[in-house]
Amino acid sequence: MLNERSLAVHNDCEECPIRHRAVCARCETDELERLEEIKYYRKFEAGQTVIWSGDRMDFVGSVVSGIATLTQTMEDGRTQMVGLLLPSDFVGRPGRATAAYDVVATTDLVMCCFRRNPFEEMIAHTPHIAQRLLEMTLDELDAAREWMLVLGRKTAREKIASLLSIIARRDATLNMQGADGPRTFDLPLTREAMADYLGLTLETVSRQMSALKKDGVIHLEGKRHVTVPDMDRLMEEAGDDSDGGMLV
Amino acid sequence: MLNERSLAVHNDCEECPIRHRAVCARCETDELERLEEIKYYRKFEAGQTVIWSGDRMDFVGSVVSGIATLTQTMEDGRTQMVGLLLPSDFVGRPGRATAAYDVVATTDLVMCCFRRNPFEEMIAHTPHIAQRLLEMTLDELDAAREWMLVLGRKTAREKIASLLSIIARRDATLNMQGADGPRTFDLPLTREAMADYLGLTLETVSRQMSALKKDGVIHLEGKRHVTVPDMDRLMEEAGDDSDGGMLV
DNA sequence: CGCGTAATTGAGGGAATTCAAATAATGTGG
DNA sequence: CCACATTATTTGAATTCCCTCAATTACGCG
Repeated sequence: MLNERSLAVHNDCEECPIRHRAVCARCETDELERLEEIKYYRKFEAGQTVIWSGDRMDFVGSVVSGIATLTQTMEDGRTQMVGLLLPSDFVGRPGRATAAYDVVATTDLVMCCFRRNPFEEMIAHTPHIAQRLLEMTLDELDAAREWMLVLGRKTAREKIASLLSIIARRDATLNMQGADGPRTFDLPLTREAMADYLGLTLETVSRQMSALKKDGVIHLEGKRHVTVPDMDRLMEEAGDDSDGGMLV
Repeated sequence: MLNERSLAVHNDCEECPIRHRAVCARCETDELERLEEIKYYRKFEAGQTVIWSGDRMDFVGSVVSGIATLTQTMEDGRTQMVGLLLPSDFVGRPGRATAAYDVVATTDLVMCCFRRNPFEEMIAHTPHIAQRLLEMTLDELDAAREWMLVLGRKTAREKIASLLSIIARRDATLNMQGADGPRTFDLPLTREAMADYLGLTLETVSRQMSALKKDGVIHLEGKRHVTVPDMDRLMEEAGDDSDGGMLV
């Protein structure tokens, strides 16, 4: 296993792949310089736990690359994913010393972390950071509320279609695919993680994936590689407006 | 029906009942004075719609008194409540001109509204407001995530118990009842609204209310007046830790 | 190639829904 | 103040969708 110090793939914020989407997006050069003083990189392997709910948390940070999940667990083991953390997403809450959720790396993960106390100092004195963090938090709140509709009111088939369409759309944004035509992507989640996201069992997820495949809504190569021949069709299956029902 | 102008029950922020909990909580006197220039009160009767999803929204604001709901609706009519707005809660999103959800007054409602553009100006130049709004948004995000666990993983009985315990706890905060001993409160929601909150049908809500009553977890006088003889018992029924599992 | 993990598929059961009807609460006009 | 209409709630019966338990198949890796 590699030493953590050697894992800082880049140190210069200006060249950071999430420079313009993360919490630092609005920062000027001098503000970035101050951030660089309190930042450090951490790398996790797929499956590793970043932090356990209830543990002391002395940092906040951004996902630089890879995917992590935010989950809540009941005493009897029932698990609900409450967030999917993608590159540029923010982890942790200023003003809170304890993690409220389990954070687990789903793929290999690189995080840009800031020591919590100095970061809170910076928030108080750097409006650019506070404003960006507010904007990101409002976006997350919208996403959470969108997900409440999925969890509370959609059928298993619609839930799967909803998840697939979210992943497909995000992937299109990242890889700048055209708006129409078939889309192809790799599922970053196991069937079990999908189930935890959707409030289903992994068996139901598997069955509905098979059903969507049988009905030609998706094609599967292997278990994880998905092709969506017709995004509108998938959106219909998700129970969404064909116009996307986008908030922004 | 009364004229809206006559409904401003109070104009002075210093005497406002939500002065220390709303978005203006951290404001100094001079900041309040500027807020007073762009604020106006609006009153709604129980059942009235404050704004429809998709409509243009030229204001943001705080609930001063009464209760409102935030709901999302699918084309076929399935409805999911995504927020319950209590006194001091914030409505609207800075930077967004269109309402993302339906907002409906559940009881008679008084709102303190700010014209959106001047308010956005103020956010940019008044850190006290931006910081408070960030804090409130983070709290709402936590509440939404807590609710995702309820929606995704809890049984109907647990869902009802969860809702009752939330309302009971909030009521205790407002009315400063002791932490232990029986608690009494009025349900501010119809069975249908409860169902929309919990992702259930109103029949299931009714059945589970009856079951909790039969089992002595709650007592009912009329349909809306609830007594909880033992809060710990209710929390157990909700599937929560008896220590409350509180985040803050 | 064999082992462990991930995923699929099947059968049966159960929790919540749907459809339907009865009852209680609330409001309205005479 | 009461008969009536309307809405809210409860309760029942049948159905359905998803879960649980169980067995099998595919995949990835030493």
